[in-house]
Amino acid sequence: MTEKTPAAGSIRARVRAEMIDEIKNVARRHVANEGAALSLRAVSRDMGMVSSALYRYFPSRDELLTALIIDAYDSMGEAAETADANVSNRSDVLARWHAVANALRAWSLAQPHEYALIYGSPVPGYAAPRDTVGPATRPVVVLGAILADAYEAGMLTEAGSPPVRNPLRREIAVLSVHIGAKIPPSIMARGMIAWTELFGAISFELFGRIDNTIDERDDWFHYQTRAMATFIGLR
Amino acid sequence: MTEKTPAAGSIRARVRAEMIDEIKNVARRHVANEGAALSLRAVSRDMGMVSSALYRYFPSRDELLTALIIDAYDSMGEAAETADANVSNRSDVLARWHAVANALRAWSLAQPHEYALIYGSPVPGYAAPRDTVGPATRPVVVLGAILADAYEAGMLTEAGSPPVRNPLRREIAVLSVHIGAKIPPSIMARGMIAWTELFGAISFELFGRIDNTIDERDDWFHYQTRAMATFIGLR
DNA sequence: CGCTGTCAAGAGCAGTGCTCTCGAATGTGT
DNA sequence: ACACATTCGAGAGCACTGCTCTTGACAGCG
Repeated sequence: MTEKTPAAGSIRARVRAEMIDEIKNVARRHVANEGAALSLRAVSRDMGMVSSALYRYFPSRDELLTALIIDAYDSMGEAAETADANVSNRSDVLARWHAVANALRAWSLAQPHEYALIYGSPVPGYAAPRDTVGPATRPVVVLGAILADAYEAGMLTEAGSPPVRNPLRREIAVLSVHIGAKIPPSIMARGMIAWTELFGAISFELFGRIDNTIDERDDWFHYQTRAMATFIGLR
Repeated sequence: MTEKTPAAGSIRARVRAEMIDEIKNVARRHVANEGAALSLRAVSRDMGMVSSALYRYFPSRDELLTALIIDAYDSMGEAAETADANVSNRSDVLARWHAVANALRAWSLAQPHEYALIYGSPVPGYAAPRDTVGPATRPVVVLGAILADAYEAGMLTEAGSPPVRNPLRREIAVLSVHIGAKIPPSIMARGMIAWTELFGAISFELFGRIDNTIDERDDWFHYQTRAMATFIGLR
């Protein structure tokens, strides 16, 4: 059995891991500049290698792209988590919501192409594999925790929200459990709508949908997140 | 001056227009199947032509893509307009809102790749030219009209909405004028948020963001649009 | 020390967008 | 009706892409 990954602790494994990191870094730089049209040959040129050598580390261009996507998910998730954790008054769920929302937007504005990679239209001929579902949920988990804390503090009531009927209700309940938020479906649904609006707003801003229309982007974003906070019932 | 467009009414102009239509149709079919990775050569093969001949009609692949994008905008805008027009009771703004929202989603589900073309991440190395701004606003105009009718009927009040402060307020006011909706900025802002959530929801569904999570997609979409209708104040 | 696994390099294939040139067909003006 | 100008399709060719396969060299391990 040739062409296998070397043993875990071996020296070869270490230099191989470093090589993979290096490739990802160069590729990330290319994505940051050119977008999803990532060229393996260009990456290999930047590394002083020949293109075929890259295939020792990534079986295909899509695999390399997938690695970048996973990293992007993780990076964004971490940004959301630290933003939430940095709010010292944990019971101030409104501040936490705004902190996370602003962090998600800031992350996206800082690396627009990586955002497009994970929240834009799927790359043609490329289907996001299963490996990406884990990291992808991290921002959602953060928002779910805020929602759960608010609910536990008695801040959110089901009153006013239309009831969620089965079988949709059951699916939303499963989702709540999955992200570890103990909240009733109608409240979870409100959170999901806010989540949808949030990423809709970021996408609109990043993909040029409000160009030549809204210049006061910080204000507009803050207005939206404030409105959605009210929609959820945070205060 | 060679290589010019022939005179308006001439026979050549007609066959040329037909040719352009034919090319666009074939290209549209390819986009529907393969997505934004449109290949000029594949299109030309399908037409029994040689690839260089296509350049007689479109100066570049991007120009062909732009033509498709404009058509997609128009098609979607028309879908929204007819859906709105088909609601006979014009004062039933809630029904009109749902009709338009459902029409926009249905259009998007029917031609997902074309949706991705216009509402997904911008194609790498391709910037949407100015020609696309006109058709792009048609769905927004429809929603604006519904909003304006609701406001005129006294259904919407500014109460409850946080005030929009300048200079953002001014930008939103300009936008209202631009789409022909005579409504105060805070109400316009609510409509824009609903618009953002609406396209966020469609993007999430189309781009696989709710795969393996929500199967009851019709119900979920309807729940969202109902919630956003309440958010706006439609009833 | 020698074997074996790992690696980079190179050539090559099929595909891409795009340019340029060259005849042929075709409409227009005299 | 004829000749000119214009428009067109075809073909070759350039630079680029992802990817495969072979070859030869290096280096870690037993």
